[in-house]
Amino acid sequence: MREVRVRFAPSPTGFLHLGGLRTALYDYLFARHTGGTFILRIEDTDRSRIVPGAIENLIGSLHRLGLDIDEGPLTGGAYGPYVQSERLEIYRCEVRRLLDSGDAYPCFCSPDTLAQMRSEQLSRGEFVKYDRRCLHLSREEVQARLERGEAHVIRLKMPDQRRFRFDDIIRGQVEMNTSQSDDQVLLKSDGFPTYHLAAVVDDHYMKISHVIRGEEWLSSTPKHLWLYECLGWEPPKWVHLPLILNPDRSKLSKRMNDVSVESYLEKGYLKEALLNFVALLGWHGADDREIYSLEELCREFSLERVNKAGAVFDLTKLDWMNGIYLRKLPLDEVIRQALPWFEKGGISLPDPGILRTIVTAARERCTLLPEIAAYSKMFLSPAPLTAEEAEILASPQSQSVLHWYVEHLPREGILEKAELDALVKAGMAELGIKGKDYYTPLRSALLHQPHGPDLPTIFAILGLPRIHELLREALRS
RNA sequence: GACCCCUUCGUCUAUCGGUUAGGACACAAGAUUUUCAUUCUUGUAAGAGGGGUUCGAUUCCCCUAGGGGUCGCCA
Repeated sequence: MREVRVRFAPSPTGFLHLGGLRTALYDYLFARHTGGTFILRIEDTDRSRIVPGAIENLIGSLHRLGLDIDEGPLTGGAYGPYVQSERLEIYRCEVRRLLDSGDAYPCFCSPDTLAQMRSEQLSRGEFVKYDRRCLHLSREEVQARLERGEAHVIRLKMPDQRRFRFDDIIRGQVEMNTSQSDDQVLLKSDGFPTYHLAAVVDDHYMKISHVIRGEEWLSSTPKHLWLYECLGWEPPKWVHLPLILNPDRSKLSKRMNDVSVESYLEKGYLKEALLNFVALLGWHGADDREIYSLEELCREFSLERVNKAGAVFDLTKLDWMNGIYLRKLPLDEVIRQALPWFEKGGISLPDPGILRTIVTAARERCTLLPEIAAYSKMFLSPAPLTAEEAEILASPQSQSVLHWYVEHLPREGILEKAELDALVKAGMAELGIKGKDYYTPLRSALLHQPHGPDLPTIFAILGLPRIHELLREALRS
């Protein structure tokens, strides 16, 4: 097999979305698994849809997720440029060849003419395709109109009645006949190529070995195959990925889902979880494992194990997986990724040791990064007591527990866990109160809420002076 | 409408002719726990339908049905 070279080829029309991420990830994994090259190519041939800053954004997202690009617009490489709008000469040159061989022809039909033709075909219940009226123009007329500078496009002349057969690594052998194939526009009237021309030309010159793309491209593969044939090139291996679906099984769309990768990161999903989850949307290893690091995915990924059927994007499982990673990742890494949410929440950070203790407790109970910051709040700036909480604290039983602690708890210093345990037990025995009745008042006084971590953790976080402060407050109220 | 792709628990999936059809999420029940959570155990739940091929089909073939994709001077 020739050297593996794969490209992720988004158009700069917005943010990286989940479908794009999955394609990019499979490209990346396949390249890394085989020791091949991962290329980024920007397909900006539709000037009307270009979004300023989208290229930088796309690259930024891939970088944030750790999908390192081997060749691309910013990275460079031996087969550049990697932005299609900078390759116009190359496309025009190939179009010249197609024109010369008679495999392509100029078409002077205006968009209005075409629209009218389509609606007529539609109303007659016919198959909608270009009727080739410009193919039959005389050579002299074509020449004259060209010289007059008349607006035109270049169309690929598809063969009538021809069966295309190709192997797809995921789907096996696929057969299509071209009797329905339209004479695809290759070069638009503004001189820019369409996707079909640009992709084929670039894939050839960039020596792409495997075209990995979404299933929506499957039905235009015969056009691409024909183009390879006309140009005298050897086509790459085809890999059409199953679609990612909305809950109603239609193609994933922003109408029904949040599809932007950036927005998941902003919601506080960990990149590790996002990557792991997206990898499993259509691929599964040979065993029952579900949790994979990027390195492990690189090691185990194979295109042969990619599924054929589309996969519904299930947020519930992503949430579960994010929780797993919150607990699994090194503590410092979780803290690093959680830090921005402390800032956003206006929560001032305690000293690093305390922060570690807080996050250790928080990660057990949270799903998303911002929840960690929210959870920390009860230690750092507790909410005011609710009426309900106040009522619990006001009961004689609660008051006696709090009193006992004010009297028996050292004012400062650090309590060893064993000392604290002994103290807690002593209080329980002396007061004759245990279980919920004993712990709840303490938690309410110290955290202003009934739920939270165990007492030793709370004590370690708050420290004795602060605890005394809170206890006295609770006694007063 | 035409062409093409797809079809195992609600969801993501394993199975490459012989399994009590396995795992994960979710859900339910229970255990652990001072609370919340974590963790653990258990349970509910699937081969679209019909024909073949075969000693034997979830697995191979055909048909039907359902779902999806594509049919732009968008990618």
